Amino acid sequence: MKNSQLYKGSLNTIIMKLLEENGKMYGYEITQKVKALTQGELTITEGALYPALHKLEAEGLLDVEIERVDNRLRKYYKLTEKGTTETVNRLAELEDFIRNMQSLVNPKLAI
Amino acid sequence: MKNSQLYKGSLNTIIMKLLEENGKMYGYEITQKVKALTQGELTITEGALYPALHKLEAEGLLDVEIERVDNRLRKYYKLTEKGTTETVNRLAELEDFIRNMQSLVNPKLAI
DNA sequence: TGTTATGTATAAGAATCTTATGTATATTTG
DNA sequence: CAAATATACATAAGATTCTTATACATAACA
Repeated sequence: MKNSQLYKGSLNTIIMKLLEENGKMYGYEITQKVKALTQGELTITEGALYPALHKLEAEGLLDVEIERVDNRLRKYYKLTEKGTTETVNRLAELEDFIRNMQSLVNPKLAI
Repeated sequence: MKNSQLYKGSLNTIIMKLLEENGKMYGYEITQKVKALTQGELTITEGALYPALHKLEAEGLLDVEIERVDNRLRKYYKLTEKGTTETVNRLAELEDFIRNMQSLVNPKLAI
């Protein structure tokens, strides 16, 4: 197991933030982008990614748009309006989370 | 639901760090300490805490010592030698995790 | 021609958590 | 004084999220 348990629960936030930043992305692209941005430290598996994308879509946070490129299927996802709003909340939660974790593991440096 | 999904997977690290810092603690004390350190933002539920403590003990990372105070039971937990070593690893993982998340959500500020 | 890269998908099981419930004593409050 | 709250532990059912394995298909590369 390459990734620590700490990443549990953070996948949705990662996906939404990347979509907010890049407009639209497809699944495979997300896995590559995450790998690149973390210098290979974080690997998103398909078994985690695709169900997560489907769920976000079902919740109305993502829209999907199918394209065929080089005779291969791509499903581009982008944030809906609701998704964009929710992304702001998730990122605020992430900041709170990081701040709280720092309060716990390094009380002296915490804000 | 008060806590976001982001905390999933971080409970073990929190417990171990608190024990490293405070020598020995009992379950209820941990819940109160976490609440205090995070200004009430993070609440550890018993349903999560006690199974986690039992598992860490079963893995040989914690030792337990029962005391009776005011005619009430307390189970004090402390890190074993193995647990102390593992805590160093977990905290390093936490730092990596936070750094990676910052690379993802704020590439410009990341190290 | 076989392996790797690209691209999506699901199913079984593991791990972690929430919610609800149970037991018991001490303290505070109305 | 009685009721509510605080202290203290515990587990069981179910939800959620993930890992691992497998499946299918095309393109590129060696």
